[in-house]
Amino acid sequence: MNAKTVKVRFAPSPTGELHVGNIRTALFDWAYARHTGGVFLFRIEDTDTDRVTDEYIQAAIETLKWLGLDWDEGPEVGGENGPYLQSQRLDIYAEYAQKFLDQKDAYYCYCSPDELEAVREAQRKANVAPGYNGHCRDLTQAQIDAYKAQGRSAVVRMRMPDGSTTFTDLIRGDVSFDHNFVPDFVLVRADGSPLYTLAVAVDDILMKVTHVLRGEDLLSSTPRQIRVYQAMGVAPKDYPVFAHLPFVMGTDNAKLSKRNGEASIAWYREMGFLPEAICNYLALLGWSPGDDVENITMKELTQMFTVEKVHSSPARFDMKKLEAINGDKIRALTIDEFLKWSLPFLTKANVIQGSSQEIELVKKALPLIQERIIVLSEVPKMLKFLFVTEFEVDAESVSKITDSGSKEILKRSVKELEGVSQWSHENIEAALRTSLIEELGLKPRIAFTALRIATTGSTISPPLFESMELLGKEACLARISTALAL
RNA sequence: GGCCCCGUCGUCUAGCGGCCUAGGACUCUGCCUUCUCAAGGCAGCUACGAGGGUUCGAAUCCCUUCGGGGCUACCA
Repeated sequence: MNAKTVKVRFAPSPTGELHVGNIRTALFDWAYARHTGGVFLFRIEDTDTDRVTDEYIQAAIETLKWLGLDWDEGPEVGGENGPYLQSQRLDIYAEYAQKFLDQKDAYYCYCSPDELEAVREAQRKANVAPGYNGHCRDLTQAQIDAYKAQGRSAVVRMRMPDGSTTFTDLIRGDVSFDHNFVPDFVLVRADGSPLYTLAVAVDDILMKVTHVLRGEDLLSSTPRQIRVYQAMGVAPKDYPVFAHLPFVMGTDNAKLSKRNGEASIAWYREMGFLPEAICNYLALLGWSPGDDVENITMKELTQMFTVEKVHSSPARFDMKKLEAINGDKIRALTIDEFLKWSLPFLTKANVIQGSSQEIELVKKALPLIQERIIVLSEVPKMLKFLFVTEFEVDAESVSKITDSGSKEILKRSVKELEGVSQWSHENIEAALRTSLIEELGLKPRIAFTALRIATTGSTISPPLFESMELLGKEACLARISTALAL
């Protein structure tokens, strides 16, 4: 290895929202750059103008920011190798295409899509490797004139020489492709726009990328990319190093989709997964720090991440494990952090409007629920009882407190609670235990369930006495009275 | 079909020839704790795809086979 600094790029083609697989790739790219003290470059591959939209590009930028995967070169931050949107680099690609044409490394191909399809069809039937048959490789000027006279348009095709391409993949070792199975490929469309194969290769070289860590679906396109480097006149020692990451698959079998584990990262954000939890979980898909370590911070990830420890086999996405990690991360939050994350969910659910008194109360209540939730979207549901002005008992719980036994418990509670002067959860609990458990001889479970329903409206709530304390004496007594009237 | 990649519990993984009667985590089951729900603790279930080699010894090396996936576009 030489001493040049590592530069890793994440170069998505935003034809949709970034999904879990993309993010995992971005995470590894970022972690590797940070681990080596190198540069993390973010580039948008928007050469497929039919499918890429501005909204998706913007969403990709936002997603990376939200996850905390900061980049050193790319959209918004700029850099000396920009622009970083391929759609703004069209003249560069055109220049190289012309150079390849001049060097006879590339040639114009006048075959129509229908003709190409017919060739492929024939190849399939004949059971030979499908691919371009080299029809226009060595056209005479007369043939070219004839095609032009027919009004045919042409694409630019790269000439693939005989032989083979072998490269060393950091994850898979030496990989070799015989050129018999790598047909001449298109660099420029008939409309003059560049294709991925041209643009990536040119940009990786021009932007001085040293390491290409990307999905394994691109593994078989690597020989084509290397062919472009050659045509560019780049010395082999200056080629980027490749590492093809294994897939992240859905729960069932194949590709990740809406059906098996939500694919879009926006969904996780809405559900209340923490960026750090997502990154931690994703880091464990196809990589492991070893030593039975699993729960790590972003910082630890950058310290421990190496490509050598990345797997070559694909991993299945498991929502349950993500949830478990998210729960751990939530529990590890300080109350102020937890508050910061929770507030948007509470206001969005209209549980609070955002006044300082409300926030004060939320802050006191948060410790009660911190170990009871796995995603932030549960926060409103769990704290709602503290803020409702029109108190109501859950429909399915009403029948549990209308029997005479429950009425008895509630009546006695009212009497005892009225006598509690210092409204603290310790005093509330002491008063209630003495009267209901010791004197009436009730089982705690029975007695407190009735009270829980009467004060919080549900059979499930944060710890009872703490909840009552936060609710306040007046509200508690009022609610119990309401419940008694049911 | 062809080319390429991949194969340890249900899932993510540890393992790089002896420490493996295969370890951890998630899930699941049971128990403990307990004012509900959680959290926590303890215990249990379950894996080296198969077949051949190499070796004193293989999850680890080699071969074959089976299985999964990717590519085979004027997508990326």
